[in-house]
Amino acid sequence: MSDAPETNPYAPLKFGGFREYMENKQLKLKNQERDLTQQAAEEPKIFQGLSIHVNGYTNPPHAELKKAIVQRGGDFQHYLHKTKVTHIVATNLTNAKMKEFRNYKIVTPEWVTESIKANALLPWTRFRLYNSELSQKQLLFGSGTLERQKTPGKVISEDFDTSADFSKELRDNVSAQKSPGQSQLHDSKTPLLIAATSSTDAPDPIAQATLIDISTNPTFSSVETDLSDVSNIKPAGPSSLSSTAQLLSVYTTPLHPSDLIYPAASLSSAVLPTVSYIPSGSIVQYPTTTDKEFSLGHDLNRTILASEWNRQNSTLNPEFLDNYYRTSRLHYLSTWKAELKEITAKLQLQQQHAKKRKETEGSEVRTIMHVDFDCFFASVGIRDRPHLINSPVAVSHGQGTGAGKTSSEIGKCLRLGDYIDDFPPQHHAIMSLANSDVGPARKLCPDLVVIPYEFEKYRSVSQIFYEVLYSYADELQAVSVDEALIDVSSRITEPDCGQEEELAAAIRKEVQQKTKCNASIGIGRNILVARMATKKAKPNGHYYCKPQDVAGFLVEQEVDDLPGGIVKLKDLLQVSKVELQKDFGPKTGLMLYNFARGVDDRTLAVEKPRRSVSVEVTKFLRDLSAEVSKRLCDTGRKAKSITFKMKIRKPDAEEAHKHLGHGPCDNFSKSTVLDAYVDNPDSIFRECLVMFNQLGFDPVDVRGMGIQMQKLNNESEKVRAGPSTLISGTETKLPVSDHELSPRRPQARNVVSLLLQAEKKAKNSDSVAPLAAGASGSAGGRPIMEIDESVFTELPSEIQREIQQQYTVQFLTQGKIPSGEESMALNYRPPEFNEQAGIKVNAENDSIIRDMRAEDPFQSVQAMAESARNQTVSHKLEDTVIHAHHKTVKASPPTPPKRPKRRLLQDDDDGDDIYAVPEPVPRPAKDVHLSSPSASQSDLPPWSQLDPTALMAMPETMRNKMLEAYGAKRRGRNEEKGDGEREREREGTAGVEITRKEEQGNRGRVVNSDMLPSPSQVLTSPFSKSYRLRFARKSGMLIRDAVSPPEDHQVRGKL
DNA sequence: ATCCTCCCCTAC
DNA sequence: TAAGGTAGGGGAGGAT
Repeated sequence: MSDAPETNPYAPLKFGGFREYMENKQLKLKNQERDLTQQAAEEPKIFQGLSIHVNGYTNPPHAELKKAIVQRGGDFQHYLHKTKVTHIVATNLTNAKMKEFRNYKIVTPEWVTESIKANALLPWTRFRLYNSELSQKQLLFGSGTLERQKTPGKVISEDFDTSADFSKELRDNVSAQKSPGQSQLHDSKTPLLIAATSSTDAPDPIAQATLIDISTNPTFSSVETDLSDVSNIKPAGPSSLSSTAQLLSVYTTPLHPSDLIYPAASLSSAVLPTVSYIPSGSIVQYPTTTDKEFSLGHDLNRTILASEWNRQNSTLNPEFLDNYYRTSRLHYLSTWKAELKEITAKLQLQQQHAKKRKETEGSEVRTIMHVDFDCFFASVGIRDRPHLINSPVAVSHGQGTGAGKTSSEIGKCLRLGDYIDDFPPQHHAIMSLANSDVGPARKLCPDLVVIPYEFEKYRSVSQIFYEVLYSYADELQAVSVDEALIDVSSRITEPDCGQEEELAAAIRKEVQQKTKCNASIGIGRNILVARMATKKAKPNGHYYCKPQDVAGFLVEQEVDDLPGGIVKLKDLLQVSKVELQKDFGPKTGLMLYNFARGVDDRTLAVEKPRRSVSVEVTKFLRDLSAEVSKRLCDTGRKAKSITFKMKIRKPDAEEAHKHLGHGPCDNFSKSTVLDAYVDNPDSIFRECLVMFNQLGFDPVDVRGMGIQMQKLNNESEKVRAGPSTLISGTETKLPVSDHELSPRRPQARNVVSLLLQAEKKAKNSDSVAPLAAGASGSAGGRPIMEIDESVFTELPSEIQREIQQQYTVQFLTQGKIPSGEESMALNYRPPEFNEQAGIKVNAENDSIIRDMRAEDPFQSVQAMAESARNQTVSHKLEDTVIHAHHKTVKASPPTPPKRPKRRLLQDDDDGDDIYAVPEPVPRPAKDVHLSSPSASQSDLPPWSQLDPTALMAMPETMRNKMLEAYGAKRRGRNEEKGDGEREREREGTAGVEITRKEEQGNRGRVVNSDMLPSPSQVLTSPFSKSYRLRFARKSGMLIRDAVSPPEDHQVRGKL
């Protein structure tokens, strides 16, 4: 681990020396390997003599396999040296690769992990990846190997090392260490520095030293539970099922392993199932293999699913969400922050005695420190890679050393991680590339070293960091995993005489000693100043901005990013408070006014109880429901407000070929207030499904969905129940726990009915009955699909057949009430449901729509969407309608002068708060047919655009329908022509709504009142971009850019 | 006035 | 293969 290996491959390279670069890279890699080997001299050399190449994404990750292999004598080949390589380790291989590697010994990672466990080289044939189609099936479905898809190999996982079980360790230490006043770190040996490259060291320090009692921390409980999965190092076995998977299994008919959709047969030719998530009660059926002419749906699905990657990353894979989150840095950021806040809240509670803030505090001089690691992720990475100490480092997914990847490929798919912009000045070149692709960054900076995220390490370091801070702080406010605000007023007895700096130095030193990472500290009399000072303190320094310096310091702060010019803060001083408040709103205006003067009387946040729990992924409803539910349960709360959000591809957005990118999107959301607290996924899912349908977008355009739960139930209850509840997080994790709501309800399927009964009795009790009674039929194991015969017969025969395979089809006549779960899931709605109010609405619907259209375009859009959706009721196949919704929405008339009046929508509603579903509105089917969109959005996206995951999120009928439509489009067939009015409308107004929003994404955004900066940002970064934009615009201070009309509505109208 | 709902927007 | 997640503040506008 010396930082000067003999060959000096670490010396910076000149531009263009690609070959040299590659050679050096190889050298570096070999050096790393040597290091690894030395660290593990005692490991049995079971892979001696083998030359192993790891291809593609694996679990455990590439890096860990490498470490394991190298440490055990294996030769690790980063590139596929056709002559050298003896074994290829892979979890998935595309067809092409399968062919290409045909002559190698292709094994799953279990070969490595199991061999390690066995301490002997196991025969590779036992771990053959895809033997033949037959054996593949066995492999996939056979005992034990099914679990291969899960998280085997955790044995050697560094990132998820079992000892990283933060919460458990903490809890174990809780009782022993209650005094928060003292750092308890000393007894831990903090072996972080050197040892960290060995696979199991990192978490140690944390384990030993904690003064934080998290025993009552729900988040931790959940974490613990999650990790416990991971810590189950058995590579296979039911117990390794992820909690998410378990959750899901409740709602997804638990599939028999043999039903699991990992497409059995060969990658290319298997006929793949069309369904991923099956409404409960239904059964997965494979289309008959003999059928040569696939339906369009199958056709498309098959194509999509032919990609191994797609399969892995769709809901087909029960572990999808887990995997996703496991590697999402943003998710970690959120999670950590929540954890830290919870902890802080606890501490704040229990410390009232121990370290009380001076009661006189109000009048006293405060000293606030803002402590922030320098490029945290990178620092941690470098810490354990001392040879990189002088290299530019980017943190990113994928090692950047990717097997066989050219740098351009890397550039396409990898992004620089966080914090690169904190990198030392000599690497400013890359700074500008922060958050851009690695490829370009590499070009600019050939010696750029890309290291992977190491989330567990960050967490460990953060833990220590917080402990140190806490030992100094009167109060602490968690900002993020690598950043915190501390109030150290009580330690400053003589202000402005150097104590502040001394203290900061001491803190930084201790942080550095214990974490081996540098932190910088900004000091000020208030939060604002402290935060601003931090910038100046970096890197690896501290800076106290004394009161007398504040003015001068702030005044010169630059505000960049302003289109057309640079504005300094002093400009802000010229604007009156009244003006600011007029332009920005009372609070924000005042804040800006004060901030510009360095005035900030905020105290460190007393952590308030969490007010919401949400999930947002660029995918799926059902998973999301389960996930929020889980989190809700984990935090021991229920909620009665659900907001459902959708990201919809902008009409003219190009296809995001970044596979999971969502490209330019418009956001839509809708919320529903329930009458009772809810936490079970089923309820959540249903509510969201309703909203999903109400929003009525074309599934093809869906790029993301999110669910947020608000109006959480009582905190105090939870706090009181504290320890026990939280410790037993595992129990509360159980997805179905609305019991208080309706304790008698045993079946998930009845949730809705019971909810209705429980909640609606006062209002619409009559309407409840039919629904409640509508116990879904499932005949012979298959759910009943009630469908209008004419609709059914119009379907392509393939789809008909598929439906028949999956459902017991019952034909309906118009107006007949569909019932049961399938109906619900598909948002069918029995007319009776809203009988009274509904009828009225139905009758008036058209005129209402017209009226609203006149008033408020957006509203009318929604109303139209509603009406379109309601067609479902008459046509029993809501999928048909989805497209129409889409059209309708797109057809929104010119920018609304006001925000959408959602209330009105609800008023139009039957007043049914539970579902907030508008009345069924009979409309002729033709209105809602899939008319091909015009110009900008006309054609359905290329296949690649279809996000298979979003696709899978659809109820299968919807999906099929969509696929059908899609196929139809592809064939160049044309729309069924929409009715003239609608068409006209759409064209006349197309994109207005979108335009409005587009502005936000573009530079014109300033003018939109929606762009009003969220004052929340002021709290932390008062002069961030939108503020600046907005401010500049409003106060006429835009320097270069000519300012458009100051009036919001004017501007908006213009837009 | 003061609340609430529905967004939007931000930081990390 | 990548991993654009989330909690919270507040403006706008309506309800009370």
